[in-house]
Amino acid sequence: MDLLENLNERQIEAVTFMEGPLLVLAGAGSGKTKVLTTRIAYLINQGINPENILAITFTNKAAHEMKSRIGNLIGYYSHNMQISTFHSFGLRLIKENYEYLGYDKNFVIFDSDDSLTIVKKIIKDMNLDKDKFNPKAIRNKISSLKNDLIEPSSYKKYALTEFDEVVYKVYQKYEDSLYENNSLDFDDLLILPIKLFSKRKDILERYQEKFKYILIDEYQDTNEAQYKLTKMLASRFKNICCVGDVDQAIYGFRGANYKNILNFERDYKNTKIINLEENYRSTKTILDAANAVIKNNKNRKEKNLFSNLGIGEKIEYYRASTGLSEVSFVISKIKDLMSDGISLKDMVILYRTNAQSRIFEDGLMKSSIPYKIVGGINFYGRREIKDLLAYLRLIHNIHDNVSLERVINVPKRGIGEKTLTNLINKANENNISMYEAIDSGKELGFKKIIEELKTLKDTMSLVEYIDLVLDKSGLINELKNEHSLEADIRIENLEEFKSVARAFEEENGVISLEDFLLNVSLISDNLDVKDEVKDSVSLMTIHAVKGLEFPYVFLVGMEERLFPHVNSLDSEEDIEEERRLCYVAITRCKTKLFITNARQRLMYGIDQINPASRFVLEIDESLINNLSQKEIENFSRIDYNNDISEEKVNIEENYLNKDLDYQVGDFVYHENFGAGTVIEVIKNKKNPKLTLLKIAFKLPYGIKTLLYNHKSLKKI
DNA sequence: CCATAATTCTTTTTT
DNA sequence: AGAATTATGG
Repeated sequence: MDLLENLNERQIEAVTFMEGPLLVLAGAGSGKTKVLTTRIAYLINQGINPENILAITFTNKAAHEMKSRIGNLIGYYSHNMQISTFHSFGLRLIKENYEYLGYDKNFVIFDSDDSLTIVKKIIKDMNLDKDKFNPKAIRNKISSLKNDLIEPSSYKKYALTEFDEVVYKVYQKYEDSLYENNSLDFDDLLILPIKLFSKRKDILERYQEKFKYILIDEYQDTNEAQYKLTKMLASRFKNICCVGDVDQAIYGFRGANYKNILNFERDYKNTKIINLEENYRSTKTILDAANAVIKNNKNRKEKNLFSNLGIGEKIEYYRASTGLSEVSFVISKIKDLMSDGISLKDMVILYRTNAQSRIFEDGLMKSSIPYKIVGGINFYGRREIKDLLAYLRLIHNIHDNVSLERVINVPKRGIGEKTLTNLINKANENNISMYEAIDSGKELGFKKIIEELKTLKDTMSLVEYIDLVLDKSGLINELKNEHSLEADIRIENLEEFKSVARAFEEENGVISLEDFLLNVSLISDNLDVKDEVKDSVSLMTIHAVKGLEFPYVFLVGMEERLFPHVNSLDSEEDIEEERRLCYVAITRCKTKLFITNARQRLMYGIDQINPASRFVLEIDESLINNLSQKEIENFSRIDYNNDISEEKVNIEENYLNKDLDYQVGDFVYHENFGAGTVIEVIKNKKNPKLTLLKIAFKLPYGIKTLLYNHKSLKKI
């Protein structure tokens, strides 16, 4: 079979360029994955040993996809090839060299929750005010310092403010604590290989020799650590192929720097650059919409992405009155599509924040439409799963104080704060772990359970062992005795966890607890085998949908403050990242795009009124079929930067006012001030005719308070 | 020590 | 609104 059969000229060029640095600037839907996979297949066909190939992606899903597509291309899959995410690649390097890094071989990986637990503890131990020194903020700061490869000792010099000083101290203690627990956090998976390579040139050279051909996907989303790591590995042979699209850079918040892609030419001399500009995914209408949005970014290179797939259908836009009616609209459209014979797996609901998924879940459940949530509330973040994992981790690594503290009293064994403090003190005094410090009292019973489980560890299969742990620990009995719906769900989740373990075993043959624990922490996208088969609508955040495509896309919650999100509103740079996110969302769509939002929505338990997202207004009207009232153009005259923070509305007030002409959220037109939105109705109890309206107009007018029946004011 | 009540966050986005 | 953390009383 000819590998190059279905490729265009540019793609062929990218696939067959063998030696030297290669940068592929691949617009959305331009066959990026196809190029990467075909290139790997081509390299192998050219006689390159699969062992010498390293391909790095950002998600496990992308890595899986790549593996199976290469398998299809060359008829087999070679396990000698290294195709993985940055983090699992880092983990592999650490596993192969842990002794040089000073870790015990039973090290474990802490997820972000565990990191937060440690930070909280440190802050408490230091007697700091946690309102002033927010643990989450400090953890995030530590993480970004780590990703920028700044160690505590070097940060000390820059820590000028009181806050930074605290960050420095907590950072130092945090690193010590990880080390004491014989554990690594996510960031360590990238940093430790870099440290290893800087210290041991001989080891670096060995890996450079091994990975002669390197391919990096989504290069625009690499952070400093990832950038440095690839640069180290590639610096010898310079056979590095990076694929990316600056317009799709959406991970700035975790330290990604899309300039890495722009600096590629500077880093590698004689870089070959190939532009892929033909989009094979979306209709012209969809692509035009995406281009119309992204062209508003100032910080960007003009690009000429085109599609030959025809105009296609118009985008349907609906501005619902409430969040619930937005859901109803989407569900009715899904039903329409179903009756047209479209299958559910071809539809996706995309939102900006995870919190938005719930009302859609409720609605879909009530309508008996099968759905699956991709990513979302982390499966491994659930209490019962974390408890089980903590047992397993403690059994595996008795130095893991974090896990011990989590489960020593789960289920209740009458071990409280006092016992724990004693244990901590004893452990500190004797320089041993808390587990080792146990020598009396009720906690001895706990130690016995763990000891017994330890001896049985290698005598049975993983799934059997998990059952044993659930039984001996008392976790499962506690839930069974509860006889509540909630407990039943938890038991179900534990069963689900067992099937994940089973899938692991089936994929890798007999797997040790060690390997299972290390890998399980890196898999946040659920590898649901069952859901693949069932025909269901997908629900996910826009970040999670990156790299995927769907014929029918519902882009929901398109409101100012939700998308673009409030937290990005006061920085132009952040707005541009939001806009790129919107670009990613639109370009996922192949056939038909639905855009919706709600005039009034429950957020944090209170009703809020949000204008339509600026991104909707940036799309040319001719591409849109507006199913709500014709209100877009009116809205477009409102300046978003108006301070309309008083927009919170009491719903009861709305009911009181329903006999009036005006309600909060109504659109008005004023002879002098132009279009505006009512943000408050101030009713005069004695004289209804003196009702005042607080209205947000476009700048420079801003917020004005006017008489509702003023002759220059019209409701539209 | 624990169950319950009261209170205080939470919502960006992910490996 | 709902989850998570903290205070209270037994």
